[in-house]
This record gives sequence, structure tokens and C-alpha cells, in this order.
Amino acid sequence: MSQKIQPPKGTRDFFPAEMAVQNRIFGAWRKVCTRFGFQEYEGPAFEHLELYTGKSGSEIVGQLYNFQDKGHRDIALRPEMTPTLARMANQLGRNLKKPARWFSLPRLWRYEKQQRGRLREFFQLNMDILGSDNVGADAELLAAACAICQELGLTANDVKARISSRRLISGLLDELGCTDKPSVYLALDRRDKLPREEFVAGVLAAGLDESGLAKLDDLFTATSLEDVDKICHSDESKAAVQELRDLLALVSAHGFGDWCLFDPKVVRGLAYYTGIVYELFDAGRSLRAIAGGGRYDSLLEKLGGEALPAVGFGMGDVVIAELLKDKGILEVAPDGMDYWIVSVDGDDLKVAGLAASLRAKGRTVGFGFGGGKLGKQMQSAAEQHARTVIFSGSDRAPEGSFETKELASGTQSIVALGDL
RNA sequence: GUGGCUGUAGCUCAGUUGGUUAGAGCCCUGGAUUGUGAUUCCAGUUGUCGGGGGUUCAAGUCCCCUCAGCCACCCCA
Repeated sequence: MSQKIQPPKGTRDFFPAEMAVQNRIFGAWRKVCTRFGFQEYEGPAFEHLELYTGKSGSEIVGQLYNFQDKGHRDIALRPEMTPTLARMANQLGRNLKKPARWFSLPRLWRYEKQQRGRLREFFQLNMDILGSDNVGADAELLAAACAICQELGLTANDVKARISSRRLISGLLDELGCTDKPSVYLALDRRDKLPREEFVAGVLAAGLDESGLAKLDDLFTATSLEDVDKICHSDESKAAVQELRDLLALVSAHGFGDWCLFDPKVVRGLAYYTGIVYELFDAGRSLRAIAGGGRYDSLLEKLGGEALPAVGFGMGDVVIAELLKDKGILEVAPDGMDYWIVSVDGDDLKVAGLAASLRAKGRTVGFGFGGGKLGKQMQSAAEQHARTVIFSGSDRAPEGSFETKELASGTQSIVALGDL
């Protein structure tokens, strides 16, 4: 047993049963993306290491599968799709029709310790809109993320999109005299995990005073935009509040109002978000985030292209599959075939010829090789989930007709070849 | 990368304070059934007890290392 070579840590084998599940998730992703008018793109599975260190710094290398190729180039398996997207968009330059609605279903690799909902190799739907600074683009993506969950059989009772705004927090921090916003974002992102003293110390070190700290706490315990409006006074924050109101109205118009709620605790650790941010969670909050995204208006410029406003989100296949499993809606009925041919007289040529003529008509057809006992052949038909068995070489059917059996009902009949 | 828990047949698991030849169900194979499956009955195969080392007269059981899985931290693009 231990002699057998196991799959590498954090990877999965997809046997037909697992592959059917995977295809169901992929199917929902493609279906909804297409329904929303998005176009699919793909890039290389590996990129120059620089593409990732440029954006995230060299500490990211610890989380990457990277190596030197035979030409001594530093290469990394892609850990995310956005840098590739940015690179491709930059390549098109002014030829990029804006706004571009693009999606991709990349396989990604991250050198991390695996646990529930997090593996070293996984798939992640990426939906992005490039070239629009309109809040309608944010709403469109949020609606799409919810629509995917709906397509997979989930409801507003199962999934909640928690929405906030970097711009809102940024405006308040300016108002409070903050001198180091990135470290406050990090502290806020971990506010409920950090010991209170540590959180307070971090915030005070970033230039806020006691009253500023109290305001931050007020913001984080706010449950409505009305509360927030009373706390924040800067033009930037007021504009951000209005933007959130517009977003929620739009998402309601999209039909997903009850899937969404304002949650000032959503900050997202990532530095590059500039506007609205959101994360989708299972209602019980027992799993990791199902999806997360937001607006990143300065990222493409930072990666060497022209300034281009952008919004996007990512949804991994692992957490959503865990949730579907928990809900008991993960299993998919195996794809059966239309016909299974059972040979009565053992004439393989006859069977192959019959299969060919039915397949030419688009029927799905299977049969056992080399005939064998009828009972065994029938059992194979049942195992393959065939709907109908055709008996080939039966002397009970006239020339040009076949004896058939519906496996579900057990009823047998004589059917002309043209009617199969 | 840090810490905790777990590892027995293809799968799910039992295995007493260390004690002879390690068990059950499912699955699988064959038969009852030489022209009919998913029901039933009968028979049969299943293992370096994750791997390596140690303690002991004796280790699935105790100790150390290692590998793998789960959980929490870190991180979360």
C-alpha cells in the first residue's frame, strides 16, 4: 500500500464520479458567465516569477511553486489569474474594447499547507470587467457571483454576500489623521482575531488618537449605512456611502437583494483594492470564503500598463464543493447512455454495425466486447446506466427489427431499426 | 512554516490491562440461473496493521523518527 505512489500533497484525483461533480461546477460557471455576456480567455499555466513578485513583493515566493527552467529563467506556476489578465490586457493596449467582460477557469497552484477548503492545486473562476469605473460593473459581478450559487442549487438562506468599501474606510482614516493606511487595513482585517491591546496599539501607531479609535469601533459595529453616514463626515466617505447605496439598489434590481448585506468588517487583506469589496460566505460561516472580489482601479497601471479601472472576483472550486456537499446537493446522477447492445448470438460484427448506425444518428451506444453470458451482459448494461437494452441476433425479432428492454420498467418490445 | 489529533482489507470500521493463526459489513469473483440486470441464497479472495527504528519472552497495542490526512495558527492573491 505504501509502495504505491500517492498523488502529491494537496492535489486531487478526479475519478469519473468526482469529475461529474467538477463538470457540474464548471458547467454552472460557464453557463452563468455566458448568460452575463462574458467571454472566456486563457493564459499559460506558468509565468515569469517577476510577474508575481512585482505585484506582491518577494515574500510571495514562499507561497509559489517556482523553478528555474533549462534556459535559467525564473518561472512560477500561476498562483492567481489577475496578473496574467493584466499582462494580456496591457498587450492589447488601445485595441482593448472597453469595457471588456472576461472570464477564465484557470487551474492554479499555491505552495501552502492544505486544510479543508484549501488545496495546493485547485480551480478558480475569475470574472473581471476592465475599463469601467461605473458602480454598475461592481453590481454586475456581484449579481453574477450570486447567480452562480443559485445555478448550483443554493439560495439566499445558504449564502450571503458581505459588502463593504475600501473607499469608505480610506475616507474615514484620512479624516482621522491616519498616516499608515495599509497597516490599519491589515489590523482591521484581523480585528476580531487580534488581542484587543494589539489592535489598539497598531491603530494608535498609525497616527490615530483615542477618539479616532472610538470612531473606527463605531464603524465596525455599524449595521446599516445610515449609522455609517452619521459616523463619517469627509466628502470621500459620504461619496462611498452613496456608492454602496447605489450598489445595493442595483443588486436588488438584478434580483439578488436578499443575498447581499452591508458588513463593515469586510476589509480584505489585499493592498490593491480601491473601492467596493465583498466576500461570499456560507450562512453558517463554517467554511472559508466562497468567493471574494472588488474594485482594483490602480493595479493594471502598477503592473506596467495604462491606467484602467477594473473590477473582478474569484471563486474557487474547493469551498463551493464543500458547501454543496454539506447541503447534500453535490451528487450528480451519472450520465447514462441511450442503448446497450446485448449480443445473443455472439456475432461481434453485427453488434459493431448496429452500434455504428445508431451512433451516426447521435445516439449514445455501448456494448461489451466478446459477448458472454446474457446475465453478465445485462448486468453491464445496468452498471453503465443504459436506458434501453437492444438484443442483437435474437431470433424473436423479424429481419430489420430488434427486441428491446427498458431497464427501468423491465418492459420488452419489438422495435424497427428506424425507430431506435 | 508552528502546534494538536488521527492512520487496521478496495471502502466504512471493530480489535479488552501488550499474549497464539487480526475480524465484521459493503464491494469484488464464482455458482444457484447455457435467452434477461438492479431482489434473494450459497461459496470464495481479500492485509508487510502507513513506513522505519526501539523497548519486551511477546507489539496492531508502549516509545522515537518519518510519511500522509484532519483541525487551529500563519497566509489568504
